[in-house]
Amino acid sequence: MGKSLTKRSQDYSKWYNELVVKADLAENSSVRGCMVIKPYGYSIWEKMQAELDKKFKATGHENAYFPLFVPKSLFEAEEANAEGFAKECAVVTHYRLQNNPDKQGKLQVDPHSKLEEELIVRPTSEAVIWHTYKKWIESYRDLPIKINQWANVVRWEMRTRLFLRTAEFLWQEGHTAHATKEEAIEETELINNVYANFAENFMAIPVIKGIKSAGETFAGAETTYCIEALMQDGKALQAGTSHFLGQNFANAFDVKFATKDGKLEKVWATSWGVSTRLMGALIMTHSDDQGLVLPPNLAPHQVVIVPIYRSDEQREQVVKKSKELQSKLQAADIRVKLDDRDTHKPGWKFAQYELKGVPLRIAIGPKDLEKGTVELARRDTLSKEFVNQDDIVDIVNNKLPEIQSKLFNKAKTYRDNHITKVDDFDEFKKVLEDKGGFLSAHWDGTQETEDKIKELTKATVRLIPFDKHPEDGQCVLTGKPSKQRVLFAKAY
RNA sequence: CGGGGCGUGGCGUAGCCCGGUUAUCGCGCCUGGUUUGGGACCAGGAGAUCGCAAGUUCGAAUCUUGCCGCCCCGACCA
Repeated sequence: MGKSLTKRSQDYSKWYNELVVKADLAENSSVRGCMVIKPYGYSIWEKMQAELDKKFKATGHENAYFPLFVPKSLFEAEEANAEGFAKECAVVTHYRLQNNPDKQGKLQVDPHSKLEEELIVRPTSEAVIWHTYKKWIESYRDLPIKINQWANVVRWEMRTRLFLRTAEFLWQEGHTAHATKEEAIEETELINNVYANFAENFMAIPVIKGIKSAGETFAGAETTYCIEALMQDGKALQAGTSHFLGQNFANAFDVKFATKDGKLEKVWATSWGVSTRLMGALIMTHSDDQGLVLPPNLAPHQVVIVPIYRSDEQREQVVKKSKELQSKLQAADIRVKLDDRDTHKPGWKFAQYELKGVPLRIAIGPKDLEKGTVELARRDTLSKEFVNQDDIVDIVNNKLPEIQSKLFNKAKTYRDNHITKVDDFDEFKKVLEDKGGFLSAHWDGTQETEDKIKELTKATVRLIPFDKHPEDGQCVLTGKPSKQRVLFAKAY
């Protein structure tokens, strides 16, 4: 990760515009705070979907789909949840347009088409889903329900940021119903682990698991489990959340079930989600000044073949060989693209695929045909070597996992080097300012202290990690007793 | 919603303060030729209601007012 990038990334939107837009991933649409996901970007999302879907199904979940519109009366049923989202809702109030009598060819809202009850464009689907679950749940035999949906949601944020906080985003949201508290907590933890596993092993993004402070807990949840990642500029990013909802939604929507011994009990719930924000995390974790760097597991194309030639005759031979190599690699389940377009030169293609982050590039020209070699270049290290054509499948098969783990290790080293233990508030401020990253510090556990620290430093409690051994200490701000260190950081 | 900045071919921009022929330059695009192992070169060409609307003026990209949009900072948030 180049120095210039890190410096520049203080202005992150610029980083995005340069890298992401240039990298052909997405561009701002004219819709406020929304993004167009271009085909290349979408194919990355599809890879993520496929992998997550596999993991969800392997843990007993099914996909379903619920409506986009939430009648206001349903939306407001769970008060904490409704209040938490109230300030960022798009609301449908009318259902028809008409010609504007004052302006030829222009339309206006038909005032007679006002809806009796407003519809909220879902910012999340708990309300609709729990309204539905009530009808599905009568007995313990109906439980558990473990459903996931792939959907778009709308949150009318005051300020948007490409990928990290768009007004509309794509995500998956899981909603489960359980007979016991233990089972629901188990589910919440299971998903938290699924997310961590996915981020680390598939996206090569190291994350820390933990739970949120009360102030950062999801509106309507008892406990929010999260995975938290660190970006190259030293700011933290919430990468996925899994909520234990307790019986809050069962209360709000009156969802009860008959137990084996004939009693009536309220259902326990969870919800969890990850979004296209993860693509932002991907970019901000691995990219460098040449553009995107994609982990092989995720890359739409793991290998690109660029033929090099002068004459038509050479072209024919080189492309023929390229196609042979392509077939061989495809037969070994490697995602490979052959770019034999005659409309762009090799140098242009090299730069282009670096921008797109393709992990491996094979260049093959007349000299290689003579020697039986190809030039193999790595995106992560930008190094090149000549290898034997006959060995190409084995070599690629070795390199891809090597690149995958190298990317993860590089990011993890960076992350680990940016977790700093601090016990003094002046030091807290200094480290936050000079170095950034996570600050491991004692906290007295109160909302007031968290707010105060945020006010003074802009850092918040990112999470209370699981893997910390309890350790007695004193709150970094108030000096009050504390049982455990928590991680603070400036966050997106 | 407050504070600051900005809207000019597909992209990035000059011109605006101090109004005056045909709106500048680079990238990209098209045609022809030479090229092709790291973003080619030469020649020619196409492409802009200067964010929208109203006003001032003989004349507006330039001045005035209103509106819209974008970016940054803050409050809010995944």
